[in-house]
Amino acid sequence: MTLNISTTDECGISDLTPAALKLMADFFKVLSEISRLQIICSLKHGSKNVTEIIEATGLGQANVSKHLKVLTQAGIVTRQQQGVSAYYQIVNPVIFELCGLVCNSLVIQLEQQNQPLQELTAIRNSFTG
Amino acid sequence: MTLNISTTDECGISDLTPAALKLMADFFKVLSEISRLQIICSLKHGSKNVTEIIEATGLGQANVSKHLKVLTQAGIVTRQQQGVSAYYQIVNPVIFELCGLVCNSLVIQLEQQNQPLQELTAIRNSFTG
DNA sequence: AACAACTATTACTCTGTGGTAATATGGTCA
DNA sequence: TGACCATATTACCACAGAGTAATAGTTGTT
Repeated sequence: MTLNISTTDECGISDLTPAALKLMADFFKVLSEISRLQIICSLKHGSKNVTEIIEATGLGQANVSKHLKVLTQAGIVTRQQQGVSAYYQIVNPVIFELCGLVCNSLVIQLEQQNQPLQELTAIRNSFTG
Repeated sequence: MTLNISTTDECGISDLTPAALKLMADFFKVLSEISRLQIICSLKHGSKNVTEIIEATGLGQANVSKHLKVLTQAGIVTRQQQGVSAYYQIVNPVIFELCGLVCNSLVIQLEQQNQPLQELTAIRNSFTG
């Protein structure tokens, strides 16, 4: 996928209200927990019900349920009831591009520090293919 | 700027160690605070010293100093001493692409909910031009 | 209806961290 | 050296949120 993003900018920080910045910060906050990233990754290949997510991540049931509520309220996943199960799926795959972008930055950053990065290269590949 | 990011994926969540996920989560955590986003925005057009950042953001001195330490340790900004002042600048402008990407997602999301988004459109413009 | 399976909620503890006042450090100039 | 400015650090409080056990609610089955 190709993204066209310019870096030119006519507006200043003074144009940005605290409310608008809070929306951005809150979004990043949702992605700032390992458990939620695990859940997001587990939904990379399609929807899963809660039990499947629990198995894929190894997290506790109540914990997963709480994180799924956060992800749902953030508009990152949607919930669909099917019989006795609740299936969750990623709303906008752009979330994976985001993670890939971050992984790229981290890989470059660690390369410049001559640090081992096998793990991070693996995670980047898992996001960006 | 053009980014080429594929969404194909051969790896699974099982390939991602907790340590690798923690790197990602920690990076997002740095961006999950309004104050730090304010500081990042204030450095959009070039380097600033601490006093200038304080004026631009309206934050307290000790607070700014603490956030700058976090941003520096995260590799997002660098510090350069000039006389009695310390000048900070963004290391990798890709951070603004990241913010722009998030803003786009949030704008689309709010549009689908028919919510007012003037503020967010403004913030998006400030990141993506 | 009674039971079983799945998911959500509640109540609680504990850790992490943002903001701030006070203080320390370091560079500059008279 | 001493005074002054800019920045960093420390100690503290307050609050948010992650994890968990227990419980409640909901759907399907016999």
